[in-house]
Amino acid sequence: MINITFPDNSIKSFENIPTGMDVAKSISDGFARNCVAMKIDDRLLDLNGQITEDTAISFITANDDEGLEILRHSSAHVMAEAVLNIYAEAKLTIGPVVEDGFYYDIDMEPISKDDLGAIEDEMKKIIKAKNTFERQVVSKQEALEIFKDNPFKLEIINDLDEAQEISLYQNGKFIDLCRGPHIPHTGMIKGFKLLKISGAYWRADQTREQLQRLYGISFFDKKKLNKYIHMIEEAKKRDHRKLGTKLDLYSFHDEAAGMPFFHAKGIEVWNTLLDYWREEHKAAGYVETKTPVMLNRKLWEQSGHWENYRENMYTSVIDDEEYAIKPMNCPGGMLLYKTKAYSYRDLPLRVGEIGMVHRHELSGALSGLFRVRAFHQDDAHIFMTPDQIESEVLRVLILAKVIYSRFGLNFHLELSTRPKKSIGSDEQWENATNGLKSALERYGQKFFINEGDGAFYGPKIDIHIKDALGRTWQCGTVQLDMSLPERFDLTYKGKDNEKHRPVMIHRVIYGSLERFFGILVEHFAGKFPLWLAPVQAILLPINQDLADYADQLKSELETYQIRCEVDKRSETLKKKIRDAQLNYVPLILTIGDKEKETKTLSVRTLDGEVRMGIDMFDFVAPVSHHIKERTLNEPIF
RNA sequence: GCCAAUGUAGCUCAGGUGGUAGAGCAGCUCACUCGUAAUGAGCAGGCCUGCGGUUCGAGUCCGCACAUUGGCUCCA
Repeated sequence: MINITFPDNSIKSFENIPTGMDVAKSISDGFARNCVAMKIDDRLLDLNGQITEDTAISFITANDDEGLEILRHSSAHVMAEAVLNIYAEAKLTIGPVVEDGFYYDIDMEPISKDDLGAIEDEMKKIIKAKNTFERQVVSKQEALEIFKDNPFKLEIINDLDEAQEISLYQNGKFIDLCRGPHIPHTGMIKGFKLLKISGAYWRADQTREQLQRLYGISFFDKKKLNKYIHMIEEAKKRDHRKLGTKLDLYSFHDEAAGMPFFHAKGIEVWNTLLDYWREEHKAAGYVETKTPVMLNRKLWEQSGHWENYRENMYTSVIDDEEYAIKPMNCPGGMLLYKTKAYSYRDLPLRVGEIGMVHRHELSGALSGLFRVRAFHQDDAHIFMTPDQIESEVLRVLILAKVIYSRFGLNFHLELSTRPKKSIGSDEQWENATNGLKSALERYGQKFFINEGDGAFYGPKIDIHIKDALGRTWQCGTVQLDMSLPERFDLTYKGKDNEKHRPVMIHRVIYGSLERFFGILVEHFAGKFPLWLAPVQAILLPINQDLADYADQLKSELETYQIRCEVDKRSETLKKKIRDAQLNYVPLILTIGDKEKETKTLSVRTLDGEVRMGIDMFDFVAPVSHHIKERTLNEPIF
């Protein structure tokens, strides 16, 4: 008799030793069909595994993230089998699940994207066969014998911990070394696609064998796959590098790799972002400062950057003195702090800086506005007493929430704790980490903890925003720093008339303005909300005689701080409208004789709606309101 | 930085096997003066990324450099 306890604490007894599948079926056949694996003692196991003693059990279903991972891992096996069916000489290495799908690194002749179709067809056959995945435990000797023709697998087996059980998985005729677990049978892979091929090295070591890495993705149902494919295509269309060129926002030049050039229209958006930032920060009690871009080596030695960050820094020699262009704003901020003597009454002190920093990122890592070498951080350093950590961090989280919401961006939070290599005492770390944690708890949104992922100088909270396509981006971060106040000997006078060391946090919300800009372009697909649009209204005179009148209107609208343009080309109205629509100008004003005579406006919005006979006041009032209130998608008229 | 692919007009792209460049859009000119997503005709626009090499001859072949793009942590 075996007693099984379910997550709801109900207990079911089985006469004979059941498999996980038996237990799942005892709930219902429908449930069992949806089950992928089971969890016992926090270990994921195959459903066809037997349960030989009384235990608590939970099931992983197709609806769980873990279930999807298992499916994708199994998909990697199916892909590997398909490759072997076609390329008999190929040798498998490893095939893990990654954030967006799975891959398998295979030692084989290079293939091209055109070859993926044949592999997909082969995979379909395997999936249709609904082959079950069978686990088998073998001795090291047996394993070495089975994989004697595959040097990679032999290396893996020999590297395994002696105590570790060696398991094989077989589906159909295909056997692979694998820890598992796997889905019950290949038929559960309802939607899959092979995405790309790239080169990779065995053990990520350039001196080792060059392998072919085949990427794929799979889902429990076809609809999700289609949705995913649609998302990828949509992301391609929204690529901020293409839109930046099309909308005349920014450009990149060989003469300054990784250092974007912003055009007039791009700067309109840029400045609007900054105006908004300044407004919110001022309201939140920040002051703004500015420190130099290039500073003497001595400062970088004092801050520790010379020692820890030098390979990423641009340096120069001037009058026999060594200088570095700042990769971070903090050391300059430290000098600012030291220009005054502070009392505990001055704290917390919230000091902002839109600082331009340069970091020599690897050439291969550069990508549009997302990964650059020169960028602006919306930095701020907050100096406080140790007992202010919680409330200050909370204030930053609330500020972040306010700002991201303005763009329609949701986010999630991650707390990273003390890494192995770190400075500071246990007590300092505990106080700091608890401060961040209780701020997060008071903030009230659930958060993830990445143990040991903090910086060597302190714990941090990362803020990951989610864009319109559901992609996440780490933008904001709140980092507590125990190093710099020490290195720069920052102090404040306490109530006790003694010197104390302030606690400092670095924080950014946009992160990199360049990157945030790029994210917004893709988030809005180039269609900025009215308040952000580089050109908010375009005037289209129907014929040349009306051009002067259009200019006059433009001047008038500009007095209301509405960004306008006039399209004076001798083109048809249709053509001008088309171009304005393609440039995503939110307000398109056609100017004909009727409008001139009646002193009204005809407004076309991007949805194609046209409203005629609007008085200037009835246009300016709502438009100004939406610009001022920075509304997102609300209809203007 | 490493691997691979790519680099032709402002933009998007054509240019088998080597014989000194082509389209569409944008621009300019002219005509048209138009009522809600492309009016027509013409003109102009290129050290084919750069530097070397092979060749009688290189956008095309080779090497190097630069840049762009995609990969390069995820463990059996």
